[in-house]
Amino acid sequence: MSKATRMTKQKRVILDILRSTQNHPSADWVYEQAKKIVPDISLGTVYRNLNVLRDSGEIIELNYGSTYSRYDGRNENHYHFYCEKCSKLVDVSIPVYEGLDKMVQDTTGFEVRHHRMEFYGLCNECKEMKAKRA
Amino acid sequence: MSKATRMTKQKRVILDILRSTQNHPSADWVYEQAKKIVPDISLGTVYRNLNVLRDSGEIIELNYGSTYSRYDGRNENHYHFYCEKCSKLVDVSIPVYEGLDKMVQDTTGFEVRHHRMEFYGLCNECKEMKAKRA
DNA sequence: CTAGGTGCAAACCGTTTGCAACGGG
DNA sequence: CCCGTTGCAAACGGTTTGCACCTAG
Repeated sequence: MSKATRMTKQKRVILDILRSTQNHPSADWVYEQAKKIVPDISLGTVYRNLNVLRDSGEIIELNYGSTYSRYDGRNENHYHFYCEKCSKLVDVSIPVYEGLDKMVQDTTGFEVRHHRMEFYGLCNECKEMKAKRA
Repeated sequence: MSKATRMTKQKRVILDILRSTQNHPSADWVYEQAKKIVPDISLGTVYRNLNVLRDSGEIIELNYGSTYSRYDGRNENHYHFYCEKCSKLVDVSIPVYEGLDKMVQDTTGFEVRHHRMEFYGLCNECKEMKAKRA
């Protein structure tokens, strides 16, 4: 049924890059890194593979708070913090409330599969800069 | 300090449209509605006003789960459900956990101002269609 | 072998913006 | 009046896609 999928060196490299960074990089950043290993890789290929990996659940696409998507190599659910000043995006290590899905499912009748939560504000660096300026 | 702002009839109409719908429309939908009242309004003006209203906190921009933004005329925090099949976006009426902001603030040290939560899955219509198909 | 993947570059499309005219306060 | 706002249309920028070639299995 589902289409066969090949492990090309491009896809391998892209996945490795995402798995080995704590950041939540843009497609373009991944492209720049990937070029160091596969010099003639194209940006289109990076996008295609990011979509394939996202569809197969191996990575998460984070597409809020900005005009472009960021990607996260972890695929277990977790929450994020987005700095409204410098656009930094970091993982938040509070437990994921799995029970929320069930609660919303019971409230709405919808089939709830997962949820996302993002916190917004100022990271430490931007908080300090603001304090200094005052 | 902050720039003076004028209440033009375009802005008035856009805000009225958003306040009087339960949907979470795209800029284009707002534009189509606004044209019925101000026939020569331009799409650029709709975008400009949506940004102004968002910046002043009168509406919320919802920019996840799709390639384009949706807008919400309510400005008190609340959660959303996004149907992964038909892209419908609806309000979820479970209480907002204000305490989470403080918890994350204490955990991370960041200045947490607000958070967002979205649930993903299938709405009733798409759930039934899936059941029928099986 | 062969069908899925790739590089390239053009197309796409939601959103932004430069500019001259307009109009709210 | 003055300057923020508008209509128009072109530009922008991140992402997608058509095509001919390539390569993993």
